[in-house]
Amino acid sequence: MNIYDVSKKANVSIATVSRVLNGNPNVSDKTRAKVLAVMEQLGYTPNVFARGLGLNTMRTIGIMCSDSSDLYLANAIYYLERDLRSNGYDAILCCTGYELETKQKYFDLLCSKRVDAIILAGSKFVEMKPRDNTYILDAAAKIPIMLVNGYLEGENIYSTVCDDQAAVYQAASRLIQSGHKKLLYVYTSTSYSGSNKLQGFKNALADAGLPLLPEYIRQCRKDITAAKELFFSLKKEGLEFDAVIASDDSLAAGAVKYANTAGISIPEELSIVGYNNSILSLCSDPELTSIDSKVEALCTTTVNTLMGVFSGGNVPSRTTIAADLIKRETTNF
Amino acid sequence: MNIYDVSKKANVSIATVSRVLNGNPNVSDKTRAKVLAVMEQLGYTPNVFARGLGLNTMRTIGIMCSDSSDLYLANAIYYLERDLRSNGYDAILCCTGYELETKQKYFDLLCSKRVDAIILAGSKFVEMKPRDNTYILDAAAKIPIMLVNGYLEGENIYSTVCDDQAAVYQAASRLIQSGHKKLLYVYTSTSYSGSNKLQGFKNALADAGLPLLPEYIRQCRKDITAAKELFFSLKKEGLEFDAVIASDDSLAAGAVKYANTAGISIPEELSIVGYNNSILSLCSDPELTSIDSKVEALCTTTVNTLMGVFSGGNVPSRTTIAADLIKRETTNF
DNA sequence: GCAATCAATGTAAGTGCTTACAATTATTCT
DNA sequence: AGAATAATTGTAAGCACTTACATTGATTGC
Repeated sequence: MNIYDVSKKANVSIATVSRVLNGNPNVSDKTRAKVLAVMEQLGYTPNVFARGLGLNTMRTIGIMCSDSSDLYLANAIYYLERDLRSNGYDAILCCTGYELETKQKYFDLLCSKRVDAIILAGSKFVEMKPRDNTYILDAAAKIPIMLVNGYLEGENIYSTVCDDQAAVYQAASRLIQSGHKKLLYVYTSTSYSGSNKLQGFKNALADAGLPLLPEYIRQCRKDITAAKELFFSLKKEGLEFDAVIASDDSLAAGAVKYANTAGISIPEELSIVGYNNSILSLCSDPELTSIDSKVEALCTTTVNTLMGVFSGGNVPSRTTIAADLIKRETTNF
Repeated sequence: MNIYDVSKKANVSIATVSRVLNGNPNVSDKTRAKVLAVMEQLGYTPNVFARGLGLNTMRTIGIMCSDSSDLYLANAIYYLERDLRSNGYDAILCCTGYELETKQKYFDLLCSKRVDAIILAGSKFVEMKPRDNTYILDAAAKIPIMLVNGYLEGENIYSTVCDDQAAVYQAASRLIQSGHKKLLYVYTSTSYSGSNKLQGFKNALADAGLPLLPEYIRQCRKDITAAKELFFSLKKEGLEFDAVIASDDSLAAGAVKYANTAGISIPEELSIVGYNNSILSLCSDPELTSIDSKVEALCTTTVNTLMGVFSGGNVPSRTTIAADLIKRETTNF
């Protein structure tokens, strides 16, 4: 069953069938209707390979993420796929893990699959050393590269980022305004968004005239139990803190567990602000005040931008979206 | 840059180049090395479209799930993609939502994309009414259909399921053995695995000679807060229960929150068993005893089975994997 | 009424690969 | 050495589509 069968049955040439297939306007309404009817009758589906060969596109976008089971990324994937599909594109998923080498390998793989663009979901793709990003720049020479919550400068590279810095600044400022003096900042990684968040924290302290003490900035892996233990050990080493801002809800959830088992009341004795407004913020008890990083808006904007790129429009290479501070039970502002 | 460029530069025919590309053994080591060297030198990548046209396969598998941001499915997607990729296959993701019509539409779409198989992740794809599954059976006439944690009988349809019934049976029996008399079962949906879980619960009660009271079997949507409220309202209507078995961790997490705020001690006064061993079981305080439904094993088996189907092996149409009962703080057995 | 224009359709040459079959070269056997 | 056989390699015909260009037929202007 191919285009010849249709053309024969409809008494037209294959070119006409192809035109109908591609919505070419140079077909009379009568023949178009006839061809469509035959296609329907025969249950004809065009062969995507032959089509791809001719058009050199498969209407498929590669989505790369480090780990689709991460709460944040799982959401991003959902929204990206949804919005791509509503624009008539498929999504090939590629979970790369965290090794630079693997990322590069999968990048090549997606390129060789002739995807029409690659979306990098999450801030884990832009490396510190510029030369480690050359593989992205190289790919951008062929197809558009879209960063969701990451930023890289370059031709044919487009970023949509959340204003993490402003969000953390706001959260920290509010905590300071409501009387907190010893803010502890815990973070998981130093990616693009990670360093922005930290900068927001530092700026808030500076603007409020509070000292910036290195022991109040701590790293911890993204793990509730590990975070809980970290807080206990900080307590043990005598560090006093009346508020915690975490770069991820899992760390904030650890803080809640720490306070609950240590008999510290939330938010009276300890205020906690999480990040990402994930399911963990609702599972924690009390529920976490958390910064919503607007995944859906980020993804929708990314896809819209990409469609703009495809249609040759003049498109901003960077879009910033404001985060939302979701007030729940772990703060009293 | 195509196969002709390579053949010219290597002084061989395109057929030989193609043979090298496809690992055909009928090429002398010398020419193989020469061709590979030229490919490397030219940075040649075969065109997947042309390849697909000839081979009629793209080495791509469609993964369908209702919602990739669901904790369980996010994990499944991760493992499926990983294992497919390690077998040289790409994964096209398709989040269908819960409408039957949408599922059918996306099914057709994936088929028309000429994927080599479709994996249905999660038990939401097999409908109650057999005629609503005909679209799956139709697709199975063309390509293998793999069900992860769902079961449907049919030619070219393969299922990998978790023994949910045995798992719930075991959990309920242990609770009964350790002195519980009033077990409450809460569930979210009546899918294939949903009804198996419930059956396990019923069997455990029956085998222990406990009465099966309908008010002890309740439905609730997959939402921590909704679950918490459900327990409060049950309490209010006077229902007494000393143990809760939930078909999902989110419901169990709701039970924990209920008990914490109602001042009911866990597990002394109330034991709780969750399902899926998700991040919620670690976020809850106390941590949830939960049934691990072995997503990774399920996914790996599914992919292995699929590879078996591709290689024409004789493959079981149904594989069952045992669940694990992970003991944590919400039970004392 | 006839040339000029335009719309609709058809022809045929790609697109880059696979593979059956033919041709060539190398190896073995007598 | 020469025939028979085996191992390589090449030729050419698909695969199912797109599209530039050619052709046909209809419409318009004068």
